[in-house]
Amino acid sequence: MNRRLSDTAPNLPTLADVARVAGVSTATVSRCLNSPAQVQTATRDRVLSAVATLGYSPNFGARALAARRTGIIGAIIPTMENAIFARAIQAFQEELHLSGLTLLVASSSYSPEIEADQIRTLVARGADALLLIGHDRDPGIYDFLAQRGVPVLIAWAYDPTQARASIGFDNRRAMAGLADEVLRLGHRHIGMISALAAGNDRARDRIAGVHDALRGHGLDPATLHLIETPYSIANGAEGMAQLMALPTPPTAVVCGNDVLAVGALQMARQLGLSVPQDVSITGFDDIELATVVDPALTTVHVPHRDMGRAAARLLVDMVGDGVAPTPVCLDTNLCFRGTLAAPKT
Amino acid sequence: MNRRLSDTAPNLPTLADVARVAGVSTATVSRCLNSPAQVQTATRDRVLSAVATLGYSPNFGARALAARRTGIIGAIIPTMENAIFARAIQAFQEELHLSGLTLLVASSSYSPEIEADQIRTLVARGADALLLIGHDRDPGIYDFLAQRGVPVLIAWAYDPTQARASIGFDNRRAMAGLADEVLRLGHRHIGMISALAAGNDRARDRIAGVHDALRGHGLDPATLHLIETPYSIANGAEGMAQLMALPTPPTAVVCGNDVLAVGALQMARQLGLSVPQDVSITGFDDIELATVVDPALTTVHVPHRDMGRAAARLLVDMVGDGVAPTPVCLDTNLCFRGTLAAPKT
DNA sequence: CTGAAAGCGCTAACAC
DNA sequence: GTGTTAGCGCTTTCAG
Repeated sequence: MNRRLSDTAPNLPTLADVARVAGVSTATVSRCLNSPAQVQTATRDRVLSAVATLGYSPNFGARALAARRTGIIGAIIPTMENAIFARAIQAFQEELHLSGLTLLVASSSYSPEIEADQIRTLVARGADALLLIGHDRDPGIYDFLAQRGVPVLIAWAYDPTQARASIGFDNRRAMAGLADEVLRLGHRHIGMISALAAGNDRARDRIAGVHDALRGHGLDPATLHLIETPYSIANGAEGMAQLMALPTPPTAVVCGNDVLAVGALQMARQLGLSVPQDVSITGFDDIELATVVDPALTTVHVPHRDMGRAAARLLVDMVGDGVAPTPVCLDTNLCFRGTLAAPKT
Repeated sequence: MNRRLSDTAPNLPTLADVARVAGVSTATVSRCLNSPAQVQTATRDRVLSAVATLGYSPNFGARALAARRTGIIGAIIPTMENAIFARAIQAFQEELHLSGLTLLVASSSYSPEIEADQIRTLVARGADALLLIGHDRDPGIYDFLAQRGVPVLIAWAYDPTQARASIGFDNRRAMAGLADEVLRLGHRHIGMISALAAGNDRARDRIAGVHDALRGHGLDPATLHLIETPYSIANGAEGMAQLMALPTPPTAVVCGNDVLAVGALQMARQLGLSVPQDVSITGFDDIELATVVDPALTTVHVPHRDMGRAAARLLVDMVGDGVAPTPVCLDTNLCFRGTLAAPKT
């Protein structure tokens, strides 16, 4: 029993209608809406009451066409399905809202092709600027964006060698700091479960960080037993199973992120290993999950909310004055919780 | 050391440019882009190569203005910060993408005022249709949407008494089913930790479900010790602490969702209570969190992905033919895991 | 401070 | 199958 939603296209009031009712020109109505200060109070009141009585609200397409901007900021994140990005994006959106901008989010499922497609879609949907995660992508994409005059801000990565507006943290240094603690406790057989490194500079930097720490302790980075796997709890568990099946299993497993670490933790439990007595496990990100598991995860805290908020402010400036800010680097810090201890002797 | 992003506004090619280069009219170019089948292959190739050489892509505002639609579908969810909505929204977006539509998401932080504001924003941003969670909101909002001719689909709730397009599940029956199992095991002192019921029909329905089950077992619904609290792990823990401090603490705590249940679980552990020996705990939603905790949560599985996908298909039809579908009810099912057992005798 | 009017770039009748 | 053309509703000079 379906019914028509509307029998006729709704005939909404236009600027001209408001102008007629208020007895002014359309230009004046437009000004009342966009820069009220330029209009005399009396006139403005008349116009605003006309707006109210007619239930007028501006047509988006017309406004976008004439003003040559939409007030829409696009963001493409690898996935919406976990808290890592959700938190930052939520803060990003709240902050954009304060400046009257709207967020248009898409997710790439960690696929460069899908991401490229989404970028084109967002630009086609009128995004005034874009937030992207990490620097790593086909240069053609940056050319495209530059040609279309769409400002881009890169988040989640700090890399001063990339001459692009960015806000993030030093993935490599942060992970090196954590791995250093692991080594300092006496671990010598280290395993690592990382997200897929291809097209993911954050993952690569975190791996490089572990290598750095190994070198710092006079160990050969090649001894790191590295497993790369897609992003999910199940994959973390799978990776852990592989590591533990090694002839000499690692005494500590450093994970590229908390989700993989939680999977590893689950597998350890399933294998009858106690953490951290039998094996230590560390994460990265410090999402809610990290404190929900038992024992709670030792991990690297990333200021997601701050990054989201700051990203919004940078982007607002970029669309405003067309100026590219210098790269911003946020601090991370280590969270020592229950999953890391010295190896059994 | 800031630099200009662009020295001049980019002067992008227009339809007319493409038409000139290809030696056809703008109408033909438009057709090539929108309904290629209507154009002869030879002409089309010529046009498409002109598009490619010029690097043309359509102006969003102009298109929206002329076509009177944007291809943008808005969705407002209570929060992006947890998996409940993220999963469904991800599926929703993927499915919309197949129809060439783009998702514009906003979140209301469970606040009716923010939601109303977001609805206006999304409509102002040109959303062709809206996905909203639950029926419960100021009728003025529905009037506004009807006046603007914006179709709405309600998700997460099935309520045939509401004459609105919707897709969801029977929150009340599902929760009654779970509570019935709890009672069947012999529990007689039941506590409940629910999300705030004001403006949240899903929460109210779940409470009603517990009441139903109580009645079904000849018990007075008034004996249910109910705690309402905002949505977070910490709040779940807090609620649990309150329940356990009661003169006769409940032997089973039914939670309105998995997030609250995980908080309750955490608090139980902290209070030195073992679950389910000392107290049983149940959740609702079956998000990833539910299987990560130990013991894993007994909960109600909701087909989030299916709901998201199906919602997208319904909405595509609604914007396509302007027809309102009849309400759709999806099945939920109980997941018995480790947190529910008979009470100690 | 306000008005007139010229587009903005595209779509969709309609005509051929 | 393709071209002509009239808007779509707003913003923004430019005059006054």
